[in-house]
Amino acid sequence: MDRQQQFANKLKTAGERFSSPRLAIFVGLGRKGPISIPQFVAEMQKSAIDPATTYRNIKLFRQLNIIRDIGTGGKRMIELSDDYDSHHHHFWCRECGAVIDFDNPEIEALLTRMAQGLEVQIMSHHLELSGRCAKCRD
Amino acid sequence: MDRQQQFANKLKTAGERFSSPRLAIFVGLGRKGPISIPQFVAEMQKSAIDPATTYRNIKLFRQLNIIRDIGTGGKRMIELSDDYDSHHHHFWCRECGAVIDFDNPEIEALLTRMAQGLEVQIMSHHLELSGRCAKCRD
DNA sequence: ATTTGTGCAAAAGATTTGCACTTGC
DNA sequence: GCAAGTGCAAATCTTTTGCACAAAT
Repeated sequence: MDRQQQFANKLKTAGERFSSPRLAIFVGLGRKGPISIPQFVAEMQKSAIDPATTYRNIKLFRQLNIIRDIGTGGKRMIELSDDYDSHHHHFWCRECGAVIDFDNPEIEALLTRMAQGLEVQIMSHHLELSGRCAKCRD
Repeated sequence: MDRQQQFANKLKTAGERFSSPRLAIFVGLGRKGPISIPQFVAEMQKSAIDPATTYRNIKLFRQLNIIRDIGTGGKRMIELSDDYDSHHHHFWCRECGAVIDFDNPEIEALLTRMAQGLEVQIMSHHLELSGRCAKCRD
């Protein structure tokens, strides 16, 4: 099932309406990777989507788990959740601010194993590394 | 070396001054665990510390790696960094919002091992889990 | 037809800045 | 004494809200 279809279904299932601003916001998120909220709001405004609408839908999408928040380096960012993008983690460079996506099967395996037999039920995980990227390392 | 001494040294080494608002902010952070910035600003204001001062020092402390930001559940929060508090990760309950600290030696071992031989230099890591806590799980 | 979503404008909240004064070194 | 930090007030930026209209089911 393609992403947009999946998105449309999610809204329907949740009893929410499908609208063209909502689609535009969803598509915009897919294009942008991690982006700060104000930046994204400005971006959407270029496509004639009102800030109020963007804010309202960011909140809705968060509830529906369509997006997730990441906190890379003191900056709050949003991106599509694992349901709409491949699962990954983030490395962030303290010098230049670059953000690098990564994934590692060993980590996934360990976390899956760890999740067994816990009192809490784990629904998602996100690992954030920081340091210096290859370039800034010297 | 006790925490406050370590804090004082850090400021000195960085060529920054030690002042009583700075100490109060540092101590306040230690008392509060993860807290949102506006909440913390309000908290400090009760101790007669101006919002501008609190904001300026949050920024400074972030640069000096005295605090770190965590993004628990779409809420930006701050807490003392590992240098001033024991290293730990976070689980956050999507239902009730509770935040639980945890640590796991296997994860640490894996990450340490993984950090060897990467092109990037890893300076810190933070794992954030979310799901449902024991109570909300039913 | 009814209910929900959107845009606009205004309000509220969070954060930053300029400047005179105080404090740390 | 000099440079850096603080408080206050104002400015700016971000986010939320009320309401009339438009769009979705």
